[in-house]
Amino acid sequence: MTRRDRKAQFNRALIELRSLIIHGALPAGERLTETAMAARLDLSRTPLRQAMDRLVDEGLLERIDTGGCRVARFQMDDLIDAIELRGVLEGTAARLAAERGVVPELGEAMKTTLEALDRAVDPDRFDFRAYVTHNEEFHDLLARLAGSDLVAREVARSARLPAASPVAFMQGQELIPDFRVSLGRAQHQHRRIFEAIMAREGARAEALAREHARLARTNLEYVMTEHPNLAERVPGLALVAE
Amino acid sequence: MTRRDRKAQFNRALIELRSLIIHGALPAGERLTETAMAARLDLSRTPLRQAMDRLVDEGLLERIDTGGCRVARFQMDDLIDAIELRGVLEGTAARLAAERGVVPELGEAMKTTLEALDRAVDPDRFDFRAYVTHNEEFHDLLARLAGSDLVAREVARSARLPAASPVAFMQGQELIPDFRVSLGRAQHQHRRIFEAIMAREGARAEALAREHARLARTNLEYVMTEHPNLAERVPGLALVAE
DNA sequence: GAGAGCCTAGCTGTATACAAGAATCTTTCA
DNA sequence: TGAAAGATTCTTGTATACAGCTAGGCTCTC
Repeated sequence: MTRRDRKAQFNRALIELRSLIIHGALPAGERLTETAMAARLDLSRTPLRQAMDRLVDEGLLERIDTGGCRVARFQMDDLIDAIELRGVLEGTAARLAAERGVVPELGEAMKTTLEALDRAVDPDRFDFRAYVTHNEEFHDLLARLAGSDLVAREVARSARLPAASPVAFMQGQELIPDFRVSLGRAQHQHRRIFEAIMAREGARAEALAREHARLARTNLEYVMTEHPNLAERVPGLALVAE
Repeated sequence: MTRRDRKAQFNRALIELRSLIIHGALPAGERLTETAMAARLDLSRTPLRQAMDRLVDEGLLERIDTGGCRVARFQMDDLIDAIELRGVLEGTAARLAAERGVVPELGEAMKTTLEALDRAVDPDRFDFRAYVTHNEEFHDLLARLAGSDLVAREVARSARLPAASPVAFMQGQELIPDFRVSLGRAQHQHRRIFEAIMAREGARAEALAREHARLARTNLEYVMTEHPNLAERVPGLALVAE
């Protein structure tokens, strides 16, 4: 709380509206009128409108030609593409970090994070909450490792689509078989990615990071074929048509 | 003019403000106040504010902690990163088109465009304006060739930073030595990229598209080292520090 | 009963009013 | 003379008013 709550209404609108969409409270394809939604969230049209603009940019809302918005309707293909793009961009961040060298303090932070993840996936003291926290840390650090603000920003952007984010399937853990084993494999990949970066092996780092993102696709496809009725437990999957 | 001019004020604000920034009429680092700029462009704060939000998203403006915006200050590195990202994303579009197959009508359109580009770079009837038009067409089609709206959108987005766009250095043609020869080489690359895609050679298509984007970097580095004082003739380069 | 046209209600885009915070300048006190 | 505090002005964030366009329904006519 270092700063005052500037744009308090805007932030509230953004968070609440995004949450409504992601959790499926607003049916995909439904038209949203600014006045009605402003009344529902108890704020004026001005900040709500800004929030809607932002959500259009995030891809959760679509503009209607005649004016106004509706909730975006996703196909499986869209999520697969979103995950693919995240893999590509994280791969680029990894490759550039390898080619250009790692910002020292971020490299140290990465070591610490990886050790924390090692502890979290240790079968003797498995700690799911710690894994979630440090996994997010890993992906955040990876995006910034090459020291390029632009790259970091675009990687973060690619993870904004909820189901494409590296943390998307953490909530649906009970749906994934051998979940603990799968986290262990993911952590093994984290280690290899960092190893490749520090060894200046750009191509390897890029390929590994892409493959790592593929985990999300595997989980997505598993949930949608095996537990389609439970899919709405994973944030963002409620939007997927069929 | 199929549709009415909805959001006329917003569009005007966006275009005029972007133009002011790109052409260096607003010094990098200068703070922009909404009221002053609204008065200058002769519209109200509401659409201007939306336009500023958009330009922040495009990276041309930066938010100030205390509220308000200032013109972004670019380093060479930022432009190099932006070009790198465009290459990566166009490469992904090319790879996915190769892997998944090409949407037939877009493939046909691409053939037509490539033939038009062949004619444009033919030394006997060299046509610069035609080249610019069809080059833009090529990049637009490439982004959409895999049939994924998401991929197309993100590729387009990566070209929004003016100096990173595939058309950035067309305006500065007189600065680039052997400009015609260089366009011929670019067209050769266009042909090879499409060839790889149609042959389903994903890795080759990706690598070629990345290398193609590198042309922009070469031009950028050439102009900045050889003609730094003329750099402002290329849209967007006026913003680069030093 | 169906279709077309008109009217009304509502929504969006834009302008503007208003309040609270930030910055700057001035004034006062040590 | 310098520093601190207060006041004034400017700026942003938010609310709201207004006008033009859209859409949907209702009525009238064939």
